[in-house]
Amino acid sequence: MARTQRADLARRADALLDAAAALLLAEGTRRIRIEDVAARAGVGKGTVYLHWPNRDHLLLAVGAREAAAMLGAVTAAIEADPTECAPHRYLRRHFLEAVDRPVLRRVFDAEGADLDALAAERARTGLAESRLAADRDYLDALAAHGLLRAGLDPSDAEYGMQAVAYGFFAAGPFQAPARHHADLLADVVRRSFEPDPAPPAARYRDAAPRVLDVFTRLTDEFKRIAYGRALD
Amino acid sequence: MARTQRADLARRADALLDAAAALLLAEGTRRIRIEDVAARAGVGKGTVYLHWPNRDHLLLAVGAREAAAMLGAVTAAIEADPTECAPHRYLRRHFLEAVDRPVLRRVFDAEGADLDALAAERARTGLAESRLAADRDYLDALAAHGLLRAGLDPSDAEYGMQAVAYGFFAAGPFQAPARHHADLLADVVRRSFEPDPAPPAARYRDAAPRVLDVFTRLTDEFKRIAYGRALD
DNA sequence: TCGTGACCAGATCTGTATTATGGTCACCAG
DNA sequence: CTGGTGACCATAATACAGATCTGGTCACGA
Repeated sequence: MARTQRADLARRADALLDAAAALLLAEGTRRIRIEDVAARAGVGKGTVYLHWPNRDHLLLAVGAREAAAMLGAVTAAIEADPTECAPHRYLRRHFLEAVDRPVLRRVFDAEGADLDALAAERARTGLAESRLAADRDYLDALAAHGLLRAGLDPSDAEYGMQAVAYGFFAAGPFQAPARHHADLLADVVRRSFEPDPAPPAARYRDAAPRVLDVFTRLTDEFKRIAYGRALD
Repeated sequence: MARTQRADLARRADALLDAAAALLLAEGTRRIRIEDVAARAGVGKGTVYLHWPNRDHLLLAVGAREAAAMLGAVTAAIEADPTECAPHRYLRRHFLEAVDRPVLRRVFDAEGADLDALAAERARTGLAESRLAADRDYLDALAAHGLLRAGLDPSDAEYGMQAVAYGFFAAGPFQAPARHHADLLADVVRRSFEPDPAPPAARYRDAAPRVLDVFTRLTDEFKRIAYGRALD
């Protein structure tokens, strides 16, 4: 084979991740065999290990790619409309994006149940830390531009938004359509953590670049985990 | 033995529940043996079955008694000060009461992990339904007295408060003292679900009797499960 | 140079022997 | 006669050995 291009590697990584995701949804997390993933992607088993160091990383990569796509959607929305970086808009979109990504649910569910090992994995915890750091940066950026409720301690905002978002996410779509719950979540977040007379759009425009920077970096980190050696 | 009094039965039930709770905290849920519980309470094994029909009910009873105590504390607080029935005050206290009741945590944790059977148990689901119904009644009572934010759909209030409370509960005390998180929870609830100029105290006084009725009934139901045949 | 699949060690599964425990009830103390 | 008990039994949990499967490696070939 001629000198392999980076694009080829990325394409093959995608094929493998597609295969893994399909199997993930069809069978449980547990039942996925590396050999099947490789076969479904039309390559040999050894090839999988050219991309990711082991099975857990592959599974993590499936989730990471999905998460990156989700973050990408959020980022794009902010680029298109800076007011989208307000917590209530951001979390609303985040919620909706998460809801119709069944693969994500599976991977995260699996973490607790099947793969205690994965939870402890360095790559996994690193990612979690990055996500936390990004959240903090995001809130700092907002605070710097007066986009958080006056008198609200930033670490309280962080904890509170985390807890609220988690609660809505865990409660899940229950009878009512997801959009409705997303709106409810947005309402709670706006009332609890944002300034009462909504800030002028200009302030969101000012804050957007830094926010975009934060999310772009985070997205890149997820992509790095997702595509493994294909991005080295 | 002379004709057994109801108070004696209740005392013995308490002794057994104490023993079970102690073992629950010492060992896991799994390791609890009926025989040990009986021995620790100084009675024979068969006696346990005079109180509860089986092992799962006994474990459920441990949690139910704790929950009843927690609800009792909440109820007492409302009796002492009717404004305590405002959602943010109620949930704040509920949160604090729940936090320093390690037994409750254990029992509820165990439900998912160890005892799938228990989750399906009739007594268990019945209790869950009662709790839900009580929540609904509680919110209805508040709505009837204009103690919910105008324009807020009651079922949205229910879902939202549930999600928010769950989020804070699941997030758990993290570094900061529990009281601080409880205050944060209260703040979120108040801003999201209650009228903006706080209603006059008189309205809480009006609503309190019905609220107390709801919680008292629920407490009784928990007690019935907790003490089993001792209350027949 | 890159990809492969036969190969191996260790994880996982299966079937079985053994032990432990929930739940019952004949019996007994008061 | 009533209420409590603990020996007893069926069945569930556990332990273990052997068989099977699968993650991960690497010598080899395209």
